[in-house]
This record gives sequence, structure tokens and C-alpha cells, in this order.
Amino acid sequence: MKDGPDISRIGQLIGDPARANILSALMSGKALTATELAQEAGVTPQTTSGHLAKLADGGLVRIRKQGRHRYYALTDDEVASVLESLMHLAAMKGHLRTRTGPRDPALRRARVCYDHLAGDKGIQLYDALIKRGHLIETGDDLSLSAEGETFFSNFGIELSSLSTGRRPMCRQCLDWSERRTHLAGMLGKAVLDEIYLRGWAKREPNSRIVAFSQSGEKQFEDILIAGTT
Amino acid sequence: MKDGPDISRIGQLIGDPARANILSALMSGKALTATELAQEAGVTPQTTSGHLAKLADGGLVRIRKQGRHRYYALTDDEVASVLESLMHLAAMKGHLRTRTGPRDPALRRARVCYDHLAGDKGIQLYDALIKRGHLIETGDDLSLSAEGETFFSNFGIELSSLSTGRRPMCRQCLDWSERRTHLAGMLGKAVLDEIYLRGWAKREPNSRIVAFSQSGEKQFEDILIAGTT
DNA sequence: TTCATAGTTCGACCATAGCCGAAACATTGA
DNA sequence: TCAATGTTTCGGCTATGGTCGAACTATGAA
Repeated sequence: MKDGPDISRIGQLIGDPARANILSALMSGKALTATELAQEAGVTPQTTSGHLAKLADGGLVRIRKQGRHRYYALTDDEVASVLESLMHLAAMKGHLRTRTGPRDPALRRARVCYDHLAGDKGIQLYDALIKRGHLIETGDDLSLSAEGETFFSNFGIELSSLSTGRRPMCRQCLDWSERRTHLAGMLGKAVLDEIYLRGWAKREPNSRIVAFSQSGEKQFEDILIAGTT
Repeated sequence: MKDGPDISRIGQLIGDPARANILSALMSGKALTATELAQEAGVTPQTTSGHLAKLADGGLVRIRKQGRHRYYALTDDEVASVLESLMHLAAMKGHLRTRTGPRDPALRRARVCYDHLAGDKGIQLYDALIKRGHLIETGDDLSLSAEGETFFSNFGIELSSLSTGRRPMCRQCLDWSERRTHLAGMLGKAVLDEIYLRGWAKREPNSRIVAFSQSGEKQFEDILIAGTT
């Protein structure tokens, strides 16, 4: 039998922050590509590739090839269930030290997640939109209300141009640094583009950090509070 | 909230083989001293001390002082339950690579566990005794049959002298390298003493390795097969 | 008090493995 | 076929952390 410390193999897999972030992202049940996971985990695609190989080797994730993408998902719901119980345990006992991910704290404040805004700022945005009733959560789906349409139109986003293609307009996306959802989808991308366009923030080169200027951050927050442009 | 990758903290704790062995040993529900855990994990007491501190810091084990000993146990049954599910998961997915413990392979063959024989040889002994009906398993308890008494008497063990004190005569003990039980308790100690006395094996200095001589190993196995001395 | 033993802390060594840059590989679309 | 993009492999750097020897502390026994 000899399954002695095989438990440590699993622990080791979960023990790395980058891999834990990957697994957390996959806890949504959705299958994600390696690149998306790389963004979410805060490491480069090469590194993610290695992590995913190890996770697959350990039987925690499974790969599904589809076109030129390779989608990764948790192997089955038993894996998800174990992760769930681990998270619960961590939440119970874990009021000791907050771990930082593999990258610096600026990433927690604001960063790109694929092509939309994540981190603290991303969550502020999402929460405000929900609170104002601009976005409606129905289960795991997300839809835009009439007020929301007005708001985004005034903000400078041409909604009609977003409805092309099969990518959904709004989508929830799990945030690893905060374990909350932020806004993804075409709309999420459009918002971030507009933020760049207005000069409120710019992308730090060679990094996922979104650096807000002082005035940009203020205007961003003003809009969230006012709920209107 | 920010319990982001706190899951990785737990994983990291479980991810080290020595700590996994410690946790496995504690899965019996019994509280064990640091020294006993060191023996079972295959590392020195200093190292074990550090591991236990980390496990306690992570909320996985709790300490109970009693006299000059400090007994360690799992914090609660939720921890045990999570470990249990992890073990199950590992058993399902884990037919890929067998991990070695922190020490060399000779430890797997034969070693002292506290004061009795563990490792491959310890399991051979235990299995043979059960198979011959010399030992009777009743649930988690272990008792000696009439044939067993004869067998051990002939082997040179004075059973009457073992029944003193509050230490049980026979006890099951979990073996980390094989994840099986071997014989502990006063009887376990007596057997190992007799093995030394007969010159079948001797204790490697500064190590837990029990080194059998070639003829000693043969005689040991002969006895197991014959079921009599 | 003095001794012995359980347990911890400290310091240094070393191996594992995460990380990224560069480049190779694969797959699709033109 | 070529070009573009997603993905993996390789090589080298670095840091985290597991390990042990030795010294220190604490507790109980003589």
C-alpha cells in the first residue's frame, strides 16, 4: 500500500501560494486557460505551466484541449470538496498572519486580471456597481440594468459595440488577493480601457500593476460614491 | 476578510514529510510527547520541536503540559477530518510516485520506534503474530492468546514481569513508512530486547536503524514462518 | 542544591524548488 | 505556406526553509 506521507505530496502542491491561487480560481468550477490562470496567480505563463503540470501530475487538475487553448479545471468535485474544507479550516485557524501572494503588495491594490481591473480597486468598483443597482447578480450570472446602461454610456463606453462575439458582456471573476468577485467580461475590459484613456491610471511596464495617479484615484472613487458620471 | 491563499499556509504545513508523519501519528487521537513524535517522524528532537511550533502556530496541533512532559495532539476533530479527507484523496490520486520520508531507506527496513521494532520487519512480526493467532485484535485493542503466551515464553520472555506498571502489554502502533500497525507496548519492547540479546540485530549508533545480521534476519524470519521457537 | 532528562533556541549548511528570460513547440487563421 | 498567438521546455539565479550539532532552559528527582 505504502501511501505513507503521500498526504504530504498533496499538501506540498497546495502549499505553494501560486498554486493555491490557481486552485482557488478553479474553485469557481469554470475551466480556465493557462494564461488566465497565470494572470490570476500573479506569475508568468512559463511558471504557471510548470505549476499546472505538477497539479495535473498530482491528480488535482485535469486538462481539456479545445482548439488552440488548453482549459484547466479541477479533476472532480472531491478535489473541490477537500479544498473547500481546507479553506474552512484556514478561515477558522488562520487569524494569525496574512500571507502575501508571490508578488509585491502593489498587486493587491490594483492590477490587471486578463484585461480587466482586479485587486482592491476592482472590488471597490464591483461593490459600488452592485450597490447602485447598475449590475444585477442573479446566481452566478451578472446583468446590466437600465440605470447601468445609462451610467456606462455617460462614462464613455459604447455598449452596442461590446455585444459582438461570444464573450459575455459581464462576468464575475474571483479575486485571489481579496477572495471576492470583481467585474470581468467585455464590460470589465471596457472600463479598464476607459480608465487608461482618461489618464487615471497606467499600466506599469513588465508587470500587472495598474498604477493610479493621485488625482485619478480620487476621480475614480468619486464616481463610485456618486454612482453617476 | 483576506483569507486569500491562507489555504496555502495549511498546505505548506502538511507539505513537509516530517510534519505529515507527525500529523499521521497524531491521527490515532492519542496525545504524544515531542520525543515520541520525533522518533516516529524520523528526525531529531530539535527539528521536531520546530515543526511542532509551526503546527501549533498554524492551529493544527495543541499542546498540553503535564509534569515534565508536553503532550501534543490534533487541535480538534475538524483537523482530523480534513487530514482524513486528504488521505483519502491522496490514496485515490496518489498512484504516481511513492515519497520517501526524510531519512534513508534503511530506516524503512527496520528501526526502533520508541523502544520497539518498526519498519518492514516490525510489520512482518505483527502480521505473523496475528496470522498465527498469537495476538488477537479486538477493535483497536490487542490481547495475547494462550498460544501466544506459550510462544513468547518459549522465546525467552518472562511475561509475568511485564504486567507491572500501567503501560499496556501490547499496543498497536502506526508505522509511518508503511502505514500499517506494528507491535508496541511492553511486549513490543521485550521482543526487541530479546532480538538484541540473541545477537540477531544491533542498534546502529546515533541512529534509529536496527541492523540485522544475515543469520539473524534468517532466524527471525524462520520463527515468523514456523510460528514457534 | 545538584543532577538528569525533556524540550527549545541558535547558527550554519545545504537541497529543493520557485521564478523569470529566452527559445522551442504547437495550433490555428490567412 | 507563413505569421501570430498560446503553451511548454530549458538554463541559471535565488531564496525559502528543512536539517543537525551544540548550547541553553525548565522541570522533576535525589
